[in-house]
Amino acid sequence: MLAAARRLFASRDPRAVTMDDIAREAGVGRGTLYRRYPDTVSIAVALLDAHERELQEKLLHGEPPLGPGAAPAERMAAFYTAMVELLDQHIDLVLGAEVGDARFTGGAYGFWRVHVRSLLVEADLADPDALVDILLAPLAPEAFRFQKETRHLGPDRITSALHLLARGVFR
Amino acid sequence: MLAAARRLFASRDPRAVTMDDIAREAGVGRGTLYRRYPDTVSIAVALLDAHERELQEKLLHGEPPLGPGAAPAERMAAFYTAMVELLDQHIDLVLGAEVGDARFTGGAYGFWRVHVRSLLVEADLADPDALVDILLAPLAPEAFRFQKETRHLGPDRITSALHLLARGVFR
DNA sequence: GTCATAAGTGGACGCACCGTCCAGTTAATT
DNA sequence: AATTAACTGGACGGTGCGTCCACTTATGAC
Repeated sequence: MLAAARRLFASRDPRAVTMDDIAREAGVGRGTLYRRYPDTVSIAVALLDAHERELQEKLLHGEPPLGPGAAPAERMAAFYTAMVELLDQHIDLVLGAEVGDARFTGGAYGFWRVHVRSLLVEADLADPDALVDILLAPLAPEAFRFQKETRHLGPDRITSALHLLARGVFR
Repeated sequence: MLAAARRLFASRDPRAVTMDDIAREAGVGRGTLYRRYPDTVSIAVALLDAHERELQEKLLHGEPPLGPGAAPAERMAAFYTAMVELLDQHIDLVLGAEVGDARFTGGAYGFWRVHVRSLLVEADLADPDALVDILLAPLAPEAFRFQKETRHLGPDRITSALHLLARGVFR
């Protein structure tokens, strides 16, 4: 069922994938699908979960500069690099998982938020609570998709620009 | 009809307002509504248009620091201030107008993009094409709404944080 | 091995919204 | 007054949603 969903998310606009589509592709009835997942968002989240946990683990206990030990500015830049990589590899799943408000209500955003906020606090910057969501905004999947698909920017250029941002904010 | 739509956008989640709702509230049939507007997005855009044009005019021919004459960093900060004000006053309309991809395909985003890009060029910063969308990302209505409604941040704090961003990027 | 109970399955159902279409009405023109 | 044009509002078919339930399959007791 998850494999069927992954195929569909990859093969067309993830936001247009319906529960019927997934059920049909998986060869099961709608009721069976609904028994396990309440909507397409939670299916995309389930598919994305492993990758997000992996990054979260590296942020908490990995090597610097992603993990603890490096200066906040370095860690922020490394975080941007890792997030762009994750977005680039799984943009279809992230688009499926973070449609509309789901981006903010899902657990992953909370994790990124706590992490970046702690970096801001460590760097002793003014009003981390206001800055944190601003620094995370460029990682919104819709924004990334626009840069990638419409503006034809590669992950490297996006990452470089984000590094400029990180360097600018973290004096 | 526009008045009815404005009432509805203001009174509930703008993304949940349907064409039937607006037609009923306006006291006309669905067909009549569709004759003038193809979807709810274009209705929200029509309501927002006047306010956006006003700001665009100020950017092009107004007094500095919003208009021409001030340093790019100053103009960027002023632009952030004005955009936060616009978002704060009309968040319901912007949410209705920029749902999903509409944010990027609508004409307004293109205008903001050209403006900010020209400031980046004037300041001689690296890769304006990559930076511009990153600097505009925090102005996405979903992000602003999250900061305002969920994080309970006032426009002043958001503006200050954005100024920090502008100052950081524009050396 | 048989039977009762539980867990699981898949499609049918009613609902909401979409976008189109058209018969009827109203206004404009000569 | 008559002809034409423009407008109106609801009916229609289509799609996706989420629930519900008759049926099948697995589990465990005797």
